[in-house]
Amino acid sequence: MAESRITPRAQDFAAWYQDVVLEGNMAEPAEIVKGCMVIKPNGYAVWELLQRQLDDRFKASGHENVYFPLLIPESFLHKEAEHVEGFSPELAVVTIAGGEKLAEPYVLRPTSETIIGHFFARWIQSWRDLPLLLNQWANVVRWELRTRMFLRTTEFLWQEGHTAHASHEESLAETLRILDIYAEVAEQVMAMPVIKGMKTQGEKFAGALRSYSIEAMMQNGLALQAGTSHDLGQNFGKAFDVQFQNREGGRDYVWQTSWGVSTRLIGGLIMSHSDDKGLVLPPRLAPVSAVIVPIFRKEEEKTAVLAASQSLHQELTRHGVRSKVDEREGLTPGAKFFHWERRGIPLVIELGPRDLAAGQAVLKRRDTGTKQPLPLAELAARVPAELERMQQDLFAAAQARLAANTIRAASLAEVEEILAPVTAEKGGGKFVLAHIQDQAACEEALKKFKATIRCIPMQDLADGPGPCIVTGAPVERRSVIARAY
RNA sequence: CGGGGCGUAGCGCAGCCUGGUAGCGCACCUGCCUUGGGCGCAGGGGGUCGCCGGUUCAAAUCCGGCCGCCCCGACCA
Repeated sequence: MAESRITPRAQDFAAWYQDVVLEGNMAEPAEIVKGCMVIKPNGYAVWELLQRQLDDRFKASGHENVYFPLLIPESFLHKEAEHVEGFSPELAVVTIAGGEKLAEPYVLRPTSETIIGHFFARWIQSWRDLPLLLNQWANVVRWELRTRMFLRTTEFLWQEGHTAHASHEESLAETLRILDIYAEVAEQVMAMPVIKGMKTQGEKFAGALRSYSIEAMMQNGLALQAGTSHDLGQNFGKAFDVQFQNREGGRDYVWQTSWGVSTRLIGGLIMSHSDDKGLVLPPRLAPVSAVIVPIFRKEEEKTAVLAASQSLHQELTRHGVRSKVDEREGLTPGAKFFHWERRGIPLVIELGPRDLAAGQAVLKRRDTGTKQPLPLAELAARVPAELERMQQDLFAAAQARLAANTIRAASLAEVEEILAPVTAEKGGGKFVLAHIQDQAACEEALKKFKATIRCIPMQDLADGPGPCIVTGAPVERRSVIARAY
């Protein structure tokens, strides 16, 4: 169990991130499979908690889970022109199976709009079949040129929602309803503040009418697209001939949506809260939220302390706290503190002879490092509130950082001034709010400082209309411009 | 996919230039001792030197190819 040093953020943010992922027992590179990772127990446990939060909300809003094949006939991708153009470069294709060359190759799904479109066409006949609200938890494969654990890997886990509706009004409402769910989970569960917005035409999903996203700011100021929700219009309906008979007796193509969040969220979680000592997990996503470290010297102390630790553990369990006792032999308490610290455990409870004598235990918070002695009799009952406070504090801290690093700009020169001098790797990235048109030429103008329009916020974050910093044409509200992962 | 760096014990590295029986620290195992922020002492185990090929009496070391990881860029959740 070698635990090595963690590179400080200020020295090398990318190295820090990788150290935290590794030392936090979250994941490691698959090494023998290019661009892939092994998600380790701590990382997968976080994913399961996140999955559950999302899945409960999907179910509550009327969605049902399904599962479609991993393999998709290559021709399916070609049915929607923009879609194939967008995904072709990153497809992995199966050409040989069972020792025979396939008549038609299969692609490993990069996303499932096409194969789902095919089945929607079979399942949907009438307006009474709508809306059709489906979701699947799956793995997808995209042959990425550059990978980073959780943020971008060749294979990743996600959920993809696919819905079909009778009108554009309904599909748009669904798209935005999901965007709200994503934002709620990001902010309330992950403690990661996000900006909800519309993607530009240049940044939207290949094949969509409009894409919407939640954008988060990492500690180095880079933007992370944390979730997307697409209003597909009738594009896939037409490509896959998904028609239904409407109330008036006429035939119509369905209006579809698709939306997804992935294991990338875990990368965002890590880069939102962790520090130079390692991983920091918000309580709601911590697989274990309190670890009890027993401290003892003599045999009779050991017996008493372990007994007290176990009963505290049971008490915590009764109060709904995911806790455990670190009973490992041969490790000093100090070694255990460091161990759990780098794994991001929200609370460590120190319990030794001195505490027992005083009828207390010492509670230590992972984020602030503050220690607080609490009477044993009431400790377990107070832990949930302490966890909740930490959850809120993490969110507030992230929110403050987002606010402090969001700056308005009135011209391209000002955008450059804000973004150019500081390299994002050194932690100086910013969100720039500026009026800019949703046009290829405008996005092109941002390229030289490696920035993009992250989104056009759903709610005006500043001061209403103004002239485009590239063309001078009037623009309704400021967009978020930033460098992104 | 282009540029750069790296690949030697579980981890971090030295050795490579100048070919000649593979080393160090941590971790691990055993025993004793210790335990309120990474205990100590003693003994011990562990290696196809990323892979394939070439040169050579002899390759971790020289040459060629390939693979993987990291960083930067272009493409992307």
